Amino acid sequence: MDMQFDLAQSARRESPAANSCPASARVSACAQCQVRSHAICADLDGAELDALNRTGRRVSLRAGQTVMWEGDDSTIVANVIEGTLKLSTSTGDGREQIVGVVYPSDFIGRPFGARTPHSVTALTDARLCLFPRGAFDGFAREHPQLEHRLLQRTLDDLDRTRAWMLLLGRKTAREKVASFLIDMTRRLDPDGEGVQIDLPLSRQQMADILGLTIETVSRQMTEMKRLGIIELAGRRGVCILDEDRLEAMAEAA
Amino acid sequence: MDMQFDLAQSARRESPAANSCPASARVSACAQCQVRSHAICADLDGAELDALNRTGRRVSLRAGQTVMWEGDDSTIVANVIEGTLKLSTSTGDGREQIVGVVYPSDFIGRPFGARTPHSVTALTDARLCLFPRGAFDGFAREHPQLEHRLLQRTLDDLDRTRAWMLLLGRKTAREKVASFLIDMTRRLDPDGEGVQIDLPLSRQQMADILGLTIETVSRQMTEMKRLGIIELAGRRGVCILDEDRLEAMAEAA
DNA sequence: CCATCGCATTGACCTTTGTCAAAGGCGCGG
DNA sequence: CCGCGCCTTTGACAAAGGTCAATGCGATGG
Repeated sequence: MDMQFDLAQSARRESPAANSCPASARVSACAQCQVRSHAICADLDGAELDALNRTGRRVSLRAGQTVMWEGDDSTIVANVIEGTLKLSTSTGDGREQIVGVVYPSDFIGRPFGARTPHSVTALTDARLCLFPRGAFDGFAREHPQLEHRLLQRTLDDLDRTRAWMLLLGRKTAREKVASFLIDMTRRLDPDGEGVQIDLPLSRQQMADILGLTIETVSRQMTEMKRLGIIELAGRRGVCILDEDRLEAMAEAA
Repeated sequence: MDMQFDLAQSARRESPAANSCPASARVSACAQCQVRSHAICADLDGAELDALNRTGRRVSLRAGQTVMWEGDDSTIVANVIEGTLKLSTSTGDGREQIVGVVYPSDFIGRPFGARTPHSVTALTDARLCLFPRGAFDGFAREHPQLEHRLLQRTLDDLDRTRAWMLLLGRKTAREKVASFLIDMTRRLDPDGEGVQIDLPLSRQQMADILGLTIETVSRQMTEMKRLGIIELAGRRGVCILDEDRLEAMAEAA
């Protein structure tokens, strides 16, 4: 965690401009963008894309780097092009809660607001399409299509977040871990059963998502392995052996 | 809780049209609306307001009535004119988590989505300005001003909801109750210290917000009273005697 | 004004999860 | 390929909060 913080600070010092492309390359950046059809810019036309693009730049992040800090002025927003990042808040005495995990094509940052409500940190190496918040806000206000997609995305986020509150407030450790594994499997391996997935999170990060301690997460995983519901492979690998029983476990202890 | 459910069902049967005004009265309804300047319709002009209004109607609710159910098709959205309502989800076996509490000028329902992600139930008698979702969606798409306000509101909701996740996942019972009291006091009595406020919630509902049991909430309140931090008056009355100590308590046990 | 009903409080006890500590093993760098 | 560091697992114990049960009390209606 100390290391993570150091990395984060160095990321900040390097400045986000580090990996931006030369102006000539920018124009076509969107054309070859892997997430364009899913990101909020999906239904902008060529000229609009070009205009938005002129205010933005591509940025690469190493795992552990923090893009923005809880409580900071909200100065940047971004689309995630590649990688996985966590959104987190903490109490004064350092207890952390991960309030969201974002994937390629997701949008991060706080448009139309003065403060960043939570920190954003890369869990894996990642690439972002970054915009100054002010410029983005202005552009968005002039392009209802963009605002509409942002609204849809925000409404979806809110639904997911509220569903997660049920997990945090009312589920047991067992149910929490099972729910988490199902959620992750759905995200990372749409085909389901039998296939091994690689969690983009450490045990500590799983604990920070589920509102548990690392020991409790570990014990629950071990117990599920013992029951033949999952198989563990190394630190990050998990294989769902019995999806049905796992799902039952996610709903009632 | 059974009673609440019965009331809710009867509300549904009575149909939401019960308290709508005659067409002649509708036109002027917005002019005298108490929440207009704070609701999402704030910056619509007269003609727009009129158009939107033609699709909507005013509805009165009794405490305990449920306006929409988790999982139902999303058919209505509404502005809260008066009263307090809860948003809630539950597990298959009946454990409930309140995922939001809404006040006058807040917006409820799920626009641009097929499903209602959580139930909405009146905690006090309440009045809504109700719209069919389809009509509202259509109107919103044609009025970027409205969508923009809805976006702002949704972004704020998301920030608040994520902040609440920290409470659910990482705070102790003591901290949860203290945080809740501070939050409520801020909402209901902007002047602060020394004044008695009336909670719009029962102990069970407080427990459902905080992810605790009714007994734990009760014990924490009693303990705070014993410490001279709050005073309790009847079932719903609370008086903050020492706001500073309460705030300290909300951050670290 | 009093009886009653339902919410709230209190108490005793138990389960779950957290804490602290030690050992194991994965994976990186030498 | 080996050793070391860090993450993870495991264990023993403590504590917070949940459960079950009984009592208290505020508000409603007769």
